[in-house]
Amino acid sequence: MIKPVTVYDIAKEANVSVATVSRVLNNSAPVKESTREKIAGIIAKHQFQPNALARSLFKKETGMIGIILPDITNPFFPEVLSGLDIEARSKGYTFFLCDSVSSNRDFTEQYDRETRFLNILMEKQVDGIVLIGGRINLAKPSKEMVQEVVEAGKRVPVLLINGNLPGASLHRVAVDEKKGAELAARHLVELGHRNIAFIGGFKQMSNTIQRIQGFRNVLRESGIKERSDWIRTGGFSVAQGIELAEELLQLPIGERPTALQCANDLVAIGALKAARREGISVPEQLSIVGFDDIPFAAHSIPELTTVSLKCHEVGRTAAGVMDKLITRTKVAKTTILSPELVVRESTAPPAV
Amino acid sequence: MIKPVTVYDIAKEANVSVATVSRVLNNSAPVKESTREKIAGIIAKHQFQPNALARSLFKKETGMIGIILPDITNPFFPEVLSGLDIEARSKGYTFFLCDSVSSNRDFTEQYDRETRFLNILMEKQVDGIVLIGGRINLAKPSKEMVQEVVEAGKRVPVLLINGNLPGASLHRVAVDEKKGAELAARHLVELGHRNIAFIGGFKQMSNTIQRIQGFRNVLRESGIKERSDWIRTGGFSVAQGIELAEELLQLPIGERPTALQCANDLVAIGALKAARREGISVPEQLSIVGFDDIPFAAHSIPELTTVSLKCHEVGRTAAGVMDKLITRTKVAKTTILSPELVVRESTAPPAV
DNA sequence: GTGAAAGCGCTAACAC
DNA sequence: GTGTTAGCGCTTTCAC
Repeated sequence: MIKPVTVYDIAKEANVSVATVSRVLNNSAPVKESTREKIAGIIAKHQFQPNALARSLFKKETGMIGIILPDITNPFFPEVLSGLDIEARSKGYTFFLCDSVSSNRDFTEQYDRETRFLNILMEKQVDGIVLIGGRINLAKPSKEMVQEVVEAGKRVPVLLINGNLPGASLHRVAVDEKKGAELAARHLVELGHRNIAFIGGFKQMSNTIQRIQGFRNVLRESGIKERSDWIRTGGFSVAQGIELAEELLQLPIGERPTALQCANDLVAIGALKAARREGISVPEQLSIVGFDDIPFAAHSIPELTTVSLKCHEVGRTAAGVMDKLITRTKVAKTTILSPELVVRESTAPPAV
Repeated sequence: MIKPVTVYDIAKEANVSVATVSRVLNNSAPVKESTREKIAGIIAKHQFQPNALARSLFKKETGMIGIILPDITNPFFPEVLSGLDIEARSKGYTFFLCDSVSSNRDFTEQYDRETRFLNILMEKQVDGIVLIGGRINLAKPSKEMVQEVVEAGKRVPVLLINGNLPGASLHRVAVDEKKGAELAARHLVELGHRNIAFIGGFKQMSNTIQRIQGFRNVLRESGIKERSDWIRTGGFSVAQGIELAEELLQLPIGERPTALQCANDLVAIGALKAARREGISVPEQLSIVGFDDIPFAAHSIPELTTVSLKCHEVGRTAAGVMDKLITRTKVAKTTILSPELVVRESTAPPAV
């Protein structure tokens, strides 16, 4: 590795002081054109790159935004990340990515990792931290889990995406999930379904609770009797979707649901697979609605009717809010976006 | 925001010098048990977090690995990222993510962004840079594109994943793509197909060239006549897959391919959709093979036969190599992994 | 076992 | 317009 060049080296070679070098580097004060050119030439010649560590140490800003998410492999996250990135990049920020996923799907381990990441990010002096997924989706996070984030929030701007921490009063950007679930359920009801089940998610998570709440609201207002055994949680993965759907679809034809509302698109894709395995055609014999609208929702066969969480827009919005937080511009504490029903091919009126 | 606590604050409160505080922070020298405890107590009380910027400035290491990739939204990348992350994390590294995607699919813009990211990462003093996708997949990158990376490589360890830069002689971890394509083609030939087309990819990219090369090798050795109009490139997306497949599938039944080898899984999924649109059943009337083995390959209907690029393993391996590079341990310049054919449901003997 | 002091590479007063 | 200098917060010789 080559020995790094510093402002001093440049200054010496140009017969000027480091201050002048710094001035041309940052355009922070007028410099005589001829010396500026000389310095610029030397900088270019050595391909000099100022040490951002030193600069940040002094300026107390790094231009880095830390982001803690639970699993980059879940397509939902890259989608919002991408929105965040595009918007934040235009404002000069770069990203510090922390994936708290645990190899063995152990939540405790995941939350521990979140804590560690929170600390690492603060030590690295990021300008802001955004949290998405993980503990902020817990309906009843422990006191410490909340406290840690609150403490972090005292030192650096913290923004929560699609989640919350009861009693923490942090800035948030979120999509109204209950409303999203209502959209989905209402669509099913309007198609004529009366035997609808909800599958997927984790019942200890607030996102799941809200989605189920929306679902039940619509059933109730439609005068459909509730069946607690038709609300089955267990996970957000395709594998879980297959399993949960199978349980329901193996019931005799008259006694099984004619429509499945899923906690997310992954589960819906699992349901699609389960239906196929059972020889049930979608949407003719079974309607399926997803949630999130990840890209693959449009690519499955049949294409998934789903609720768009506008991942990209959420990301962009979050980046905007974060920037305001960092620059101490006034922003609303909570920004709620509206979900949207996307009707594609996986839903139809029930078979008669 | 709270005023940050420094080692000086801790030192003063403990009536010791900053040196001692630093010693307990890093366990870098023996400290009397009683004073250690006192200091630890004060640190805990203030939730003191040492400023990593200052530390790194001195130590000349940041524990950060920069990663430049072309589009986090393409599921292939999160997959290898995840492998990288898990492995690198266990060694104490964290990630700096740079997504060079351009909103308008403009490659020039993308390469420019790569250049900018390369510089940003060096300024931030990352311990290493890994490049995946983008310019390193170009068959004929410009002199400058190569030179920039070579220059970076003189200042900080650079690792290329699944690509190369002619004449650059950088460390690489890659999967043998030509062999992968041969695996796929051979599978099709062994099933009895003689009318096979290749779709997808960009013909200016080395990964595409290699995949086509492997494909043609097998056709040739199987005595199948080549049809240059049955090799169609144009992109790596689902949309492109649909388009390219449509063109071929609209040919009259005797004159169209009985099997499609795709440049990647996304294109294969597009092909699946095109087939369905044309009322052609897969695999009965048309076999389709993908490439990469992204998670969704196993989730499509029918499940995709594909070539596994072992994304996760590639990531883990890369993390290992990067660590060695950083710690100046000897490592092979090139690590080649073997792809694997994964036979699922989208391939079958041709209809008679 | 502990402290004083130098220095990592940069920026920004403050002088001139 | 330009130079001098004092930090930013940390680690680490080198004394004691």
